[in-house]
Amino acid sequence: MVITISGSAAPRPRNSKATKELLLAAAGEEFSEYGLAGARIDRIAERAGANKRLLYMYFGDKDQLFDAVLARHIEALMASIPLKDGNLTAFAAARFDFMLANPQVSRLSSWRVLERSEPTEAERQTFEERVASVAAAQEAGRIRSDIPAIDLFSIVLRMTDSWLSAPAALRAVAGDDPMASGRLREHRAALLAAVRSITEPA
Amino acid sequence: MVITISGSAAPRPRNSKATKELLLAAAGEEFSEYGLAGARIDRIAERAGANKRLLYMYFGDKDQLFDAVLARHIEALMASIPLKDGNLTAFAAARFDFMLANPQVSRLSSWRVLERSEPTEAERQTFEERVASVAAAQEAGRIRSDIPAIDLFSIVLRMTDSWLSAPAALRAVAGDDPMASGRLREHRAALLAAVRSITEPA
DNA sequence: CTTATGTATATCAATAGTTAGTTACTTCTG
DNA sequence: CAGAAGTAACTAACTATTGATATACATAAG
Repeated sequence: MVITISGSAAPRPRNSKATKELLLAAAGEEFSEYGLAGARIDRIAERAGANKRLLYMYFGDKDQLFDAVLARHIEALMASIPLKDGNLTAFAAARFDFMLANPQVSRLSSWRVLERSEPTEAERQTFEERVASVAAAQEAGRIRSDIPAIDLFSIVLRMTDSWLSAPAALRAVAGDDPMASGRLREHRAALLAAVRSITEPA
Repeated sequence: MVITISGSAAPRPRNSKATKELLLAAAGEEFSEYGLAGARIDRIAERAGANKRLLYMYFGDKDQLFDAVLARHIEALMASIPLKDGNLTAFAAARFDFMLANPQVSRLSSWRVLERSEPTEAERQTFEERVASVAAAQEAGRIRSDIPAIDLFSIVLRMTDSWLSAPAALRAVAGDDPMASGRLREHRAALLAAVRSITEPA
């Protein structure tokens, strides 16, 4: 028979790796919902079903935890959306699909821009490569060259989450469910058509 | 001779309208920088050079103050950027210029999407009118009609702040000063060219 | 027994919101 | 027009809570 001291639940099995993972995942949810300033350490621990203390053991403090979450998700984002031969249409499609499948990441990126603007060198380099890839495609005549590569890229980047992070008031105009699969299919097609129009050579 | 009680400054002249205005402006700065969760009531009062208590007198609480700030700025944004005859290029130009001249508004809108998604009816209606304006232009053959009006609008909307709210890492790729007037002129031209490409009839 | 992993609980500063006034302006009354 | 009475604008100091972080202890595993 198991005797439990009043009020205390069964302690979590000892597995630092798994616990760390749970905390990171819980932090991802919390930060994605509330941002850095709005997130609550207690809620993160609760979500993870772990003790607050462990969070400090593994990640240092709130800011570092936020950075850890960002690092993980931004890396995943960058890695899973390649830009090949300056093909911005394929890039936009991949990015749209990724954002749709990982709504947390979209919000995390937004929080990041607002609350933590300092970029990492790795990030800067990834962007640099992508812009270079666009520029190369321009020189090869695969895409139009009368718009600077960096502008082309930044515009397309932003276009890809035009629907997913549109103001609620605009989404409401679309009708009952702005995230219904029909609506999404339609927007995706529109997005890709738009990117094609922007990129195709004159 | 003026005798001042130790430590206490001269009291603010009695002018509720002016004080309210100062508080609202201070709140605009604070919320734009830190968002709803990150903003500090004490800092707002300090920025305004007014007493905290007045803030509660005039605006209720933090949330209501945030709403007041949003209402003012979002209204100004909507009012100063008309969409005439579905001319999305002119719309994009006006919006870009406005955002550039009012950097607070851009950030406030972003915070709003993240921290306070419930739209007002007025906002929804403004968007509805604009989408209708685009749809009308499509029927009249002034802009392409193979992309739904709402998608066209949401995409263009997003494009207009592609540079102004791009991730810092991407801006860094542009070189020393991403907000230098030359860079901005160049991006503005790129933006308008892109909008033209998206909207012109096939 | 020692260390890593875990829990419960304390600490202490920061913060939103209040209480209890004070002082300037307005208006009413004689 | 004096001056009392009322009211609106304002201030300082307080409080209760929350929230990030620290301390103290417990126990499983090696």
